[in-house]
Amino acid sequence: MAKSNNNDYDIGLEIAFASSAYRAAGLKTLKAHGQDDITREQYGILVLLSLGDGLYQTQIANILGKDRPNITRMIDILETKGLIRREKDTDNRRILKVFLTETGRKKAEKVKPLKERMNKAQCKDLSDEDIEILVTLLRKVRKNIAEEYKIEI
Amino acid sequence: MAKSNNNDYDIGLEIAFASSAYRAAGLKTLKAHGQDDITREQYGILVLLSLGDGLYQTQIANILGKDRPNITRMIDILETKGLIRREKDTDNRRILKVFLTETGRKKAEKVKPLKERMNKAQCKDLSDEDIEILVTLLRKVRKNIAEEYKIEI
DNA sequence: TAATAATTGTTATTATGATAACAGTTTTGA
DNA sequence: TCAAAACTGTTATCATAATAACAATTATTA
Repeated sequence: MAKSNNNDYDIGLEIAFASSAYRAAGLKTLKAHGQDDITREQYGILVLLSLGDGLYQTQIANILGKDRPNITRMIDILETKGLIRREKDTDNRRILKVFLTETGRKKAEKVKPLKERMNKAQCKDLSDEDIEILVTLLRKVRKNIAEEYKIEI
Repeated sequence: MAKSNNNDYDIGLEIAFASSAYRAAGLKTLKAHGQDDITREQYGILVLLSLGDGLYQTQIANILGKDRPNITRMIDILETKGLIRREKDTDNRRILKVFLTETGRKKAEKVKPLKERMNKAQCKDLSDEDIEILVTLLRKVRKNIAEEYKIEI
């Protein structure tokens, strides 16, 4: 039963399912380690800031692929929780730079090994070559979609 | 600059980005074709029903990988819009079977070519073999995550 | 220089995602 | 048989996703 053509697969659906499972695992492992006082998305911001502090909100939005209104709200929550702080830029008064507090930095450090374990588990029976191929193909389909539909990536 | 190990890539992130681009393209093409009076997720339900009518809500939830409360809410909206109807099962009074109305069926038919075009665009420079490999690897990482974190898939 | 456009962050609204708790119904098992 | 467990759908709550509109500020350019 040879495959006649590409239409036998819905690649978008395959990617969505893989993404969904990864997401569910992230939620579960955060909860399992008592780290669900903040959410997966909020951790994304903390981890990003732990790599490079002092970003402004639009930069965070672009890097994480989220809208500015959502970043505003999440930063609000994180600020309320004392994990980040905003600081006005002196040169450009439109800009608010975002920094981790010490509490926030510790929080980010806690979640990193959980994420590393997830990555390892996900690739456990894949060779380095498999991984190279998977990443290459994922980036290709992403580029194709982005070009065809003029999506910013 | 040879790669030392798997840790050079964040596969979860690669998948999430690909998924996000596909999602954004879906939203954009629905809007471009004047089909944004209902959402991408709501279309998912219509298309599923167009393949096999009379599913009950838990089945829809399982197939689409969504929670039952969300399905309840979306079915409410689709019912209000006259695109689906609920029907009580005579054998098991807990069950509500869901059917497309004629309007709903037409709506589902409209979106199908848009989705097919997206799939074609996404794979435009991939060989049939590439696609086979991509699907195989995606299913592997999904299975790995699901097993390690005991996620239902 | 002054009008115009673009940028940054905010507020508001609708829909979806995840979770907990619930009522009604059916199945299971002592 | 009958009490306990499981199933189906619902309601409620909080967080995120997507979009539109807005004020304040900065950059552009006529």
